[in-house]
Parts: sequence; structure tokens; C-alpha cells
Amino acid sequence: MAIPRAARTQRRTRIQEEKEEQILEAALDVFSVSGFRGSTIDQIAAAAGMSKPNLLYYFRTKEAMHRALIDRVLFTWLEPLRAFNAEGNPESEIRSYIRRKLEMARDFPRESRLFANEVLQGAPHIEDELKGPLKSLVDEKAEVIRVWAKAGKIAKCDPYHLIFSIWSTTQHYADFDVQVRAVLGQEHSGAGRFEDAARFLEQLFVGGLMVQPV
Amino acid sequence: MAIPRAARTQRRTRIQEEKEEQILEAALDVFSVSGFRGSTIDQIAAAAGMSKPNLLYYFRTKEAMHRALIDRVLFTWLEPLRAFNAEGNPESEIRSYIRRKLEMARDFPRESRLFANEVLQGAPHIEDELKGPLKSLVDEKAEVIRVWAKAGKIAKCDPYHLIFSIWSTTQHYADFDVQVRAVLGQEHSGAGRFEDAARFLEQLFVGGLMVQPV
DNA sequence: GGATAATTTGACCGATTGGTAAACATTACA
DNA sequence: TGTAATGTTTACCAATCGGTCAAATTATCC
Repeated sequence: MAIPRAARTQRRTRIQEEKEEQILEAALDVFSVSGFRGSTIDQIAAAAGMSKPNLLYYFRTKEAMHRALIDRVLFTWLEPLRAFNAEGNPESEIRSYIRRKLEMARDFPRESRLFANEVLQGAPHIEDELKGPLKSLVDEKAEVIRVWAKAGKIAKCDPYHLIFSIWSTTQHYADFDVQVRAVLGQEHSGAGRFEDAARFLEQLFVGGLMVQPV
Repeated sequence: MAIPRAARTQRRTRIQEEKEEQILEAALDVFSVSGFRGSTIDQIAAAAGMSKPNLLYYFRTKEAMHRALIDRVLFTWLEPLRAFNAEGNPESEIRSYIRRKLEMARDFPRESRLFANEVLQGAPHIEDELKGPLKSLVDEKAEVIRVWAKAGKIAKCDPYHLIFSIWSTTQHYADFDVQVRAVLGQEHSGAGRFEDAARFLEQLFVGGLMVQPV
């Protein structure tokens, strides 16, 4: 007789590790495209190459899968911002933050779209994370930027909107990838677009922030 | 005997005008939050205050409703970019483009989210619009920017990525509104955030583009 | 190798999905 | 005011939805 997964307290089996990994990978594929409401368990089961009841043996509900996925991805997603260093040189910190965020957009577009879908639809499942851990982290880093501005190391500016603008410009290349490629056309849709974007964005932010405004 | 709407060629009735308006308004509410797949006809019918079959009398399928909505919204959505004027002063043109886009994010967030949902999910219904009318318009305006840069009126930069960055930063305040408010906290989530954003973005883009880079 | 626990499957459930049929009600117009 | 066209509703459909169950299968451990 099988014991429902959530009731177990024992150590996880090898099979459990593998299958849960498999499922979350498939779930990322599906949720990142269609959002929570638009995704079905059948789709995820098909993508994971297993039957629906089998999938539900590991995650008892669609919500549970989504939550596990969010939890797993959120931490790494905030890594670049966490690496933002108060002691560093402002210009190079901002440059490398942009670069890191762009690399994540390039290498983990599904993760970006997972959050984009979620936030776009009102963040019904991650409201707490936004108001809690995310806000705290941003508050902390905004304070760093504020101090830099006060010390004249960068232009006076609203640190929150600065962070928003770095988020939006970089994640744009993951979330709106289809549009970016449609507009650039086939000839400029290769991998090079990320380097072009990096060059432009560093120019924009360094130029826009490293001089005192009039 | 009722004639299915799509088969009619006659002039539209007063009732048709009103009801179709009502339906598209409700559809915008629903589609902009849940995307195409995640929205149901029942939700839209409820939001429009009419029965499902009644709604289906005016739009025969969910797809037809979505398409009508996209068609209606796309034109006005591109208005700010269309207003971008080659003869104008570069600085003030960029400033007013940012301002207009921000005003649209503030006043028409549902329209922004409708497109965001669609593009995020791979743009299955508007691929042609992206590769056709949208690309053409962007190509045209990118050429204007390129000429400005060549003439030394603004810094040398990739015009496409400049446009992308204006899109992303401004639309961010509509598409990711929940996140923006969560991070800013209650005290800074009032209407003033759009003015703060405008101030920051104008500073960023003018500072980043009006001086020649090193 | 056998007992036991973990895993997988097919058959199924009630609810919801997009959409239809036809009867009924209302409106526009002569 | 009569009537034909337009508009609305109730009842319904097959397909799909999230999820359950019990039986069958496989892995683990002594």
C-alpha cells in the first residue's frame, strides 16, 4: 500500500529524487508558457513522460507542483541582486549586475517567464514572497544605491526605479523574446542580440547615472 | 430565426454596437489577467453581465473575441511610437515618448497586460502583427534614431535596443504592477509612483543618450 | 528468494470547459 | 399593429479538467 508522499517523513528514495526532478523540469516547461491557470496536469504529465496518476503520486495537486517550482527557482533568481556589493565600485557593480541579469535572461528564460506569468496575473501564489523576502532584499540594495548617490558617486536618482529599470530591460529579452526576434528579423535574432543588448544597456545606465544630471 | 453574426453583411444594429462594446470591455478584463488559455467564456460572460449563449451570439468563438480585442487595441497601443517625429528635437522626442508610454501604462494597464500575456505565451495569435506592422513601424523609427546618432545629435547606440528599453521600462509599471507595489510598500504605491518613474526614466535616457559615450 | 514497501497504471469520478439547438422574447419597420 | 428579423434563454452536448481508487507491478531489504 502506497503512502501518500506528503505524509512521509522518511528519507527520499533515489527514484523520488529523479522523478521529482523530472516533473519539475516538465512543469517549468509548461507553467512558463501558459501560466498556472492555463496549464494542465495532463500537459505536464505528457512533458514529463509519465502518467497523470503517477505524477500526482509525487505532487498531490497542481498547486503543490507550482509551489515547489516557485520555491526552487526563486532563490537562484535573486542571486544577482544578492551579489550586488556595497563595498564595490558603483560603476562596475551596476555593469556586472546588468550583465548577470542578461545572462540569466539568456540562459534561464523559462524561469523568467514563470515569474512574469505569475506577476502579470496578479501574483496570486507569490504575494508573500514579493512583500517579504523580495521587498527586504530590494530595500537593502536600494539603501546602498541611495548612499552612493548621497556621496556623489553616482547621479542622484530614485534607487527603486533604478532597480526596476534594470529588471525590466534585462528580463525583457527573456519574457518578450518572441517580440524581440520578430522586430529584429531573422538576420539579427541570433545569439548576438544579447551582446548587443549588453553593450547598449551598459552604455545607457553608465551614461545615465555616472554623470551628475543638470 | 437568428442569423449567426459572422454571416451577416448588413449594417450593425444599435444593440450590436452596445453589446459588442460591453463584451470586449469584459473580455479585456478577463484576458488581460489570465491570458487566452487561462480565461473562460463563462468568466467573460459573467463580467459582461450576460449569459454565455448570448455572448456567443455576438462572437462565435473564444478566439473570435480575442482577435477582435487584439485588433481593436493594437492600433491605439502603437500610437505613441507613431507620434515619434523625425523632424523634432531628439531630446524632447525621447522625453515625450517616455512620458506617453508611461501614461499609457498608467491609464491602460489592461491593454498592456493583454499584449504582455500574449507575447509571453509565445504570441500564438499575433505573430503576423509582430512580424508585419509592428516590425515595419519599429524599422522606420529605428532609422530615424540611427540618423540622429550619425549626425551626432545623440550618442551612438543601437536604436532597436533603445526602443526595447523604453518599452520594457515603461510597460513594467503596468505589467508588473503588483510587484512594483509590493516592493515600494504601501506608502509609495500611490499615483505618485508614475511621476517618480517618469522623472527617473527621463533622467536615465537623457543622461545616457545625450552625451557622447567615452 | 520471499516479504514488504514503493511505484505505476487503467478505469473512473464529478465539475468545468467551449460550444450548440431550439424555443422564446423583443425590436424594428411597413 | 402585424410580422419578420433580431436578440435571449434554457437545456443540453462531448471533451477536458483536477483528482481518486484499487489493483498490478517493481524495487528494497532480510
